[in-house]
Amino acid sequence: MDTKFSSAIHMLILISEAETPMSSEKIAESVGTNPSYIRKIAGLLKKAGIIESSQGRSGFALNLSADELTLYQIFCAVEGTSDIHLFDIHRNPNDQCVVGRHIQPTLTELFGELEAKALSELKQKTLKTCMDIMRDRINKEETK
Amino acid sequence: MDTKFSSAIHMLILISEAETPMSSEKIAESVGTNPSYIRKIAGLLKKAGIIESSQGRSGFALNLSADELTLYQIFCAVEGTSDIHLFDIHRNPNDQCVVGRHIQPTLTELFGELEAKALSELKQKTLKTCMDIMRDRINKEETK
DNA sequence: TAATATGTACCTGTATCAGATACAAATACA
DNA sequence: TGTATTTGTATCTGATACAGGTACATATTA
Repeated sequence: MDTKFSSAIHMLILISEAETPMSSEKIAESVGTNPSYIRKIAGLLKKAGIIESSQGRSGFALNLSADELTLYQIFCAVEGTSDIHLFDIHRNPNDQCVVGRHIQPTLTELFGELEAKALSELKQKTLKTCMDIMRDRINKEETK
Repeated sequence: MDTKFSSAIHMLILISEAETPMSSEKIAESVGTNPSYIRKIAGLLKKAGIIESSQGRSGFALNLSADELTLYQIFCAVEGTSDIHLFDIHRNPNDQCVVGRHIQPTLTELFGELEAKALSELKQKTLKTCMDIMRDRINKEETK
């Protein structure tokens, strides 16, 4: 199970909302994991130019505003690929068989269409989209 | 890595195209796996009413025509769920924190929209869609 | 009755991922 | 200047998921 993407979104919301610097330890506490894991994800986000930080100095800073940062960028940063890979394809089909020889490219093409659509959805949604949904939920909770 | 879905599609194409009964052993040879695994998938497809078979009698038969059988049905049969589950969500966010308390439902809602679209795509594509793509590729290969 | 095939249970090997520890490098602050 | 703090990074471990594989009961065919 790969939860880097959801952890990264959680982390970025914290960074974006917090007024005082959030250390990897405080972030880990909210995400429910350990500081090392947070720093691992931070490294990926930093490499992609999404956040800024420096050794010894507490906290992380967003390089983009929340409505400029797409979920697509976050996804690519933490997964290290621009492929969503919706479904895995079995690895050893038999080349001696017509179906076996063509199944991989056929499914790659077919699944690729779906994946492209999912990617374009991710490009249209931003960190702000996410924060807005959350804010609505928080408001609903409060008015109960 | 879960390749039951792609293996199932491969298997169903073989069953659909073959003129003589395909045993689990022959199917396994083309898919590149072992007969037991094929029979495991066959069991799931059978339980979903997609194929028919009987103990001792060689081969499997489709209960629907290739253009009636959607990829959605195949997916649900082998995965045992109608959730596509595009992205995993981290498990232990901290309830004491506002963000931690709302991150899971927020992401479930957000990802759910993407997943619903992917599902509706799968509902529109059938086994025949898949076979058509493959046939095109085979034709191209032959005219080279 | 023998051979063959499906149905199913069970164990194993491998890959992946988060959890965790450790420590170097840089900064902040007294 | 020196100590505490924090990021950055490597490495190991534990848990989990999945396909590979064996075994055998059950049903059919000839």
